[in-house]
Amino acid sequence: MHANVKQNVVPLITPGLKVACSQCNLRELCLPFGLDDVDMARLDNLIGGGRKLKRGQHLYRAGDPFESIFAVRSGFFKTDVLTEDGRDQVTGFQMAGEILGMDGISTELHTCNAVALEDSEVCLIPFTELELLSSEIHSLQHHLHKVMSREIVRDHGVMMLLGTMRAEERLAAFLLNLSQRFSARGYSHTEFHLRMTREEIGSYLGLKLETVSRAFSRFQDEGLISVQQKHVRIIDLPRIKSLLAPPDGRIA
Amino acid sequence: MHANVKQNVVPLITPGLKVACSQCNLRELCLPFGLDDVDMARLDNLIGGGRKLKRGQHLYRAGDPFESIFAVRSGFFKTDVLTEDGRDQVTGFQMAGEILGMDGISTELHTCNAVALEDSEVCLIPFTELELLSSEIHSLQHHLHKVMSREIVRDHGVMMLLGTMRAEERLAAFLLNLSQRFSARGYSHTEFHLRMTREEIGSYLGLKLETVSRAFSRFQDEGLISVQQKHVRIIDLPRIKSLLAPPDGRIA
DNA sequence: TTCTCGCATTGACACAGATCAAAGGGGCGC
DNA sequence: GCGCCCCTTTGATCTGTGTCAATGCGAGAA
Repeated sequence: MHANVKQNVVPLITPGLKVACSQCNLRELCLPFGLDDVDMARLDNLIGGGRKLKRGQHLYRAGDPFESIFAVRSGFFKTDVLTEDGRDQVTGFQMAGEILGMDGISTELHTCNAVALEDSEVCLIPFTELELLSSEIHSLQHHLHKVMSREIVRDHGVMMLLGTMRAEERLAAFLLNLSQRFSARGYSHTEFHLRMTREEIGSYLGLKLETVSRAFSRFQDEGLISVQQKHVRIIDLPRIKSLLAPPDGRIA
Repeated sequence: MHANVKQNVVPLITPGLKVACSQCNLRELCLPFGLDDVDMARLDNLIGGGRKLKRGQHLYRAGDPFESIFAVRSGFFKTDVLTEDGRDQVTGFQMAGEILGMDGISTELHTCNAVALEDSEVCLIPFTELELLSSEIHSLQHHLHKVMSREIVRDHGVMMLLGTMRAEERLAAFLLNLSQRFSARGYSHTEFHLRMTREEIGSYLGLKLETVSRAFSRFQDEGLISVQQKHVRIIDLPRIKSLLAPPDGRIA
């Protein structure tokens, strides 16, 4: 919180950190997806470098001028929006291979905050240059559109969650989502470390932290998970999935 | 390319309906924004035609193959997602000049339903061809990205609404949003006809229809609006705006 | 190591909004 | 133009989650 940052606005770029897309084990999840070697080299060429962030550090803040999007190389982020009247809504959690910052394209200003929840590294992708290159490489252009579209679809899922689900359903959906994403990155899908606090989970799920905590405890009591602070182990995945069916079992 | 299968899911295109972008009074709101005459003619050229929909008709359904995005020429739409377990969430209401269908880019399938809430007309914009053209016209490419980004930002706003606001705040935000959008289209910002039911408003706002109805009544009792069925007149806009500040008046 | 502060857990109670129920009223199809 | 049915309104009650409060645990700092 009281980070003794020398410059807290200007991104500190670490050119030495740069890793070629072609050497990156995330390339199948990230922007280079589907590019051949030649085109990947061209993408490599425009990536401005990397940036390391300590836990708690902001990658960008609402109001910052938009210049780049970011690919998470390692670590874990949250994005949140806050209104002038003090409301705070976590809009997402991002892990390796996911893209951050697309909210800034529309107004040339970032509209949310992105904060590292653990020590993290990102790749900077200057957006103007990305547009230029994507007009030359059709598969890159199309993949960029898919990434943006996926973000829209993801947001619709969150709206569904916030609009229609009860507290335990929300938490179940959240855990299943994390499980699936960790799994896609080669980590265990039954055991993982939460990088965010109960309050941040609550903000994301539209619940108060106490409600989140109670739901965790209830899940543990029922033998669905074992949870100790931020460590979670999924015990009964099928039954967690079944929580997402409505209580009366009605079908569409 | 034209493996034309005739079944009832195929959009019925009405070529005669086509209106040139350059002649369209929505061009400043819509995709052609910022294009010069020559480029606008090229965009005109790819727009496949128009389609008319009757009230209640689907423009597309979840699962339909994605081929085009749509620009609303006239009328009013809702989009909604429904899960196999019967949940239904309205994700947005779209009016003239707004773009529909970008959810389908990521999987090549539409992920939500789009329904006309009154007799409406749309322009079909074949997406593959739009990508091709946008790689040649930089301002078109950039504007498309802005439109997609704006959708992401809008969704964040809805997440904020669903995650942090109380019923009357949600309705106030909804009315202000409609007011602003009608106003941007040259209609009165204080008097308009709601095209959707209380249930659809409720689904969008994460509330039950009775709660929406009660909130309307309360607003009327307090002299903020006058409402009779679907007709709404904004009486005290400043006080409606002030509802969006939190009750305790705390500041960030 | 020990201290400390932020984070998490748990309980008691309050309340906003959901649910259940009933009665018009108006728009749309015929 | 008429009639039906869906939409809307309003009331009474229930309940899930918020709020307030107190205690406890553990990670990180010195």
